[in-house]
Amino acid sequence: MRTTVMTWNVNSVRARLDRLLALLQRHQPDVLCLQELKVADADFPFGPVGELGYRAVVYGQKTYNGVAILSKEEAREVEVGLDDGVEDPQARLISARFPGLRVVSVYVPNGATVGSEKWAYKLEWLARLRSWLDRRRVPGEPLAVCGDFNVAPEERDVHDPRAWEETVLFHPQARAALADVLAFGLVDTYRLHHPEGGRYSWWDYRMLAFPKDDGLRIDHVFATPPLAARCTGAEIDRAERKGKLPSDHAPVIATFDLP
DNA sequence: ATGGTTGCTTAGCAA
Repeated sequence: MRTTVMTWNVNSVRARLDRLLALLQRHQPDVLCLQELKVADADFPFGPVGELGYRAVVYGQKTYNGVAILSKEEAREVEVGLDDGVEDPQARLISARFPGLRVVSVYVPNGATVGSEKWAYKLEWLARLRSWLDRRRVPGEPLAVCGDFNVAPEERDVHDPRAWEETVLFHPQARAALADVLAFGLVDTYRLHHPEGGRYSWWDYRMLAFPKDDGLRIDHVFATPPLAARCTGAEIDRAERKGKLPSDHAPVIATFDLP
């Protein structure tokens, strides 16, 4: 059974509603993970999304953060947050089970500037995500961990590695923290099908970054080995970044042939 | 070049 899993940082689901609905109609993904909703649960556009045949489970937050999973099939066994006893009001993780696989939508903290309090929170959050995986999941199950990780894995995923490694998106410590998450047993599905570099999922709104293609690949669909073995393709919908008032992120799609 | 743009909320923060 062909199953498509997509992830997109919408940068406000209300500001991007028309684009979200067009995206669902264009790709008709089985599962769509969203990040940066910037709305409380009650303000999520359940109605318009429902008219297109999609259900949604939402872990919202007013103004900042907020994650969701949209799907054609009903989401089961929904979990939200890292549930590790840490006092943390930021809505950054939601997980649900679907036929054939479990899906996680994550919004990893940006980290602002290297050395800041937000930077420390980013590195801690990635360590807490690894701990959550160790406690709640096993690498032998079909699992997709999708979202805006705010980290590019390798030099080929960055337009100008020497410049960007000074920043929170490609700093060696951020890359090491991401590598530790992947060491749980996760495969980069996009890389499986795209050994070439120069493919990005995020470009800053400023400095003409998109026209100059000064971007980074920081949005990912990671899969455990049994699921990655069934990944038949992966793409970035770069066209979604074009036109009037786009998100600063492009959607990433992975296709699986499930038993 | 500490710039530039967008969104939420209305002056300033976050990305």
